[in-house]
Amino acid sequence: MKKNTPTKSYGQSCSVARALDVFGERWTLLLIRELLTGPKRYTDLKTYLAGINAKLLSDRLKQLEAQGVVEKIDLPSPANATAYALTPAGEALEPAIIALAKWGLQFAAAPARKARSFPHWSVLAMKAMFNPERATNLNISCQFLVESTEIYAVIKSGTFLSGLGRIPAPDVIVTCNEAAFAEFDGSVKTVRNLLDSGKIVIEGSRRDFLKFASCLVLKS
Amino acid sequence: MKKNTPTKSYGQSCSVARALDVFGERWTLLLIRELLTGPKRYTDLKTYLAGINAKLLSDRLKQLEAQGVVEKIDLPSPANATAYALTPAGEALEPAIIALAKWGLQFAAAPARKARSFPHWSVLAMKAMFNPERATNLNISCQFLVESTEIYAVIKSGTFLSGLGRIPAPDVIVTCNEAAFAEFDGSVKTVRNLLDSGKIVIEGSRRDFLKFASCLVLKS
DNA sequence: CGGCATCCATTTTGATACTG
DNA sequence: CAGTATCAAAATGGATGCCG
Repeated sequence: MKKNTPTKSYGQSCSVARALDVFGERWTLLLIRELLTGPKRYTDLKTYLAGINAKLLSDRLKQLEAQGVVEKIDLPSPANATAYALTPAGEALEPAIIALAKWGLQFAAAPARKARSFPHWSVLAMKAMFNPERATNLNISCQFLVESTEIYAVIKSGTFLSGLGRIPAPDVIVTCNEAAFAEFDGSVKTVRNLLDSGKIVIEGSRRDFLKFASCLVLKS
Repeated sequence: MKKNTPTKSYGQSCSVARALDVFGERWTLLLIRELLTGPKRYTDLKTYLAGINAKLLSDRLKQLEAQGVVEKIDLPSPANATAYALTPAGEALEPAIIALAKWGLQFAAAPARKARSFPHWSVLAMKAMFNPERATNLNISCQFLVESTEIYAVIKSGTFLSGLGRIPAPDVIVTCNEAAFAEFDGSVKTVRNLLDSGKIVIEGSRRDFLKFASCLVLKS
């Protein structure tokens, strides 16, 4: 007989401790981070979690399913596969994960050179960097095409929306490879360099794109 | 020769992963939670973390010190002991921990009956529950006296401030024992019950206290 | 390929005792 | 009070193999 991963609890009534009872184990929050950009299949998760053990991924998914944070869904027509998605309780973790990302951007050590990177992570990163104060009365939509990853980002009078996929009629279309995209941050200097060196190419107003970028700052 | 806890890294450039590289291990975030209500001594931390291994506590403190999140300080005159405090980088984790607390309040399973509880945790809990929209044009200060724990909370036109200790001339003084205080939440019904049953006693306007409580809601 | 189980080495934790 | 030391129990990581 097997133990059902009895999820070692902190046994504290504090809401932080109870939250960590659910997703405080290694890999769990990163798994949720992945699902915040949309449902993903087992193998994709294994890829993006970069080195997680297959068994561990299975275990975590089952745990999160049992706790009502993740659910198994059937992908529609073309894929016709099963995938994992967040439940509303899982989606509700976005603010917390963005808060962690903000801290990481400001205070964590710079990523190691050999650190892995995937373009879709910037969906969250941009949300973490967005500064509403810089975006009052600003409306710009961007479509990023980073090798095979499509990312959109929309600034609409102080709010920010981003995700994977395409939007119709974006103001700016940004094309680049993963390496160049990884360098992209809100700094005007960086963006000018990327543009001038041709590492990223835009279709649309350069001025608009710079305005867009200026709303993304490390310090909130 | 000993290994210096090489802090197994996720090796991802994602800011969430880098943040978790710093405090993603078991107990670490709870340790930071403790320090968010002010510097604490080793033994107090051991008490409040309710069951943490002494060695583990030592290890975590050293790690966090090495990472610039925690620092050892000398407590002034009466205590004359050493204690641990957060650095600015550590303090900057408050929004993230409050975000986790908000999730825990809304979605985590109710605490087990045998779960441990300490009154000072409510400093964070109240911050997590505070709803600015309910507090426009409201100014109330409360002093809670819960056995040997003193907690203050101040609502000042949409902002919320709370911590351990006393404030001068509070509008309401609330006295109760730990058990009663643990039942306290923003629900008007609960508060009325606690008041009517005499489990908590207030000095000052009951109306004010109810207004104060009504700003604390589980759902943000 | 997607998903899970098994075996085994390495780490992390936990329980308990012990010291200045 | 403020930790260290020791040893046992889990959790994790990696390799491998199975099955639809």
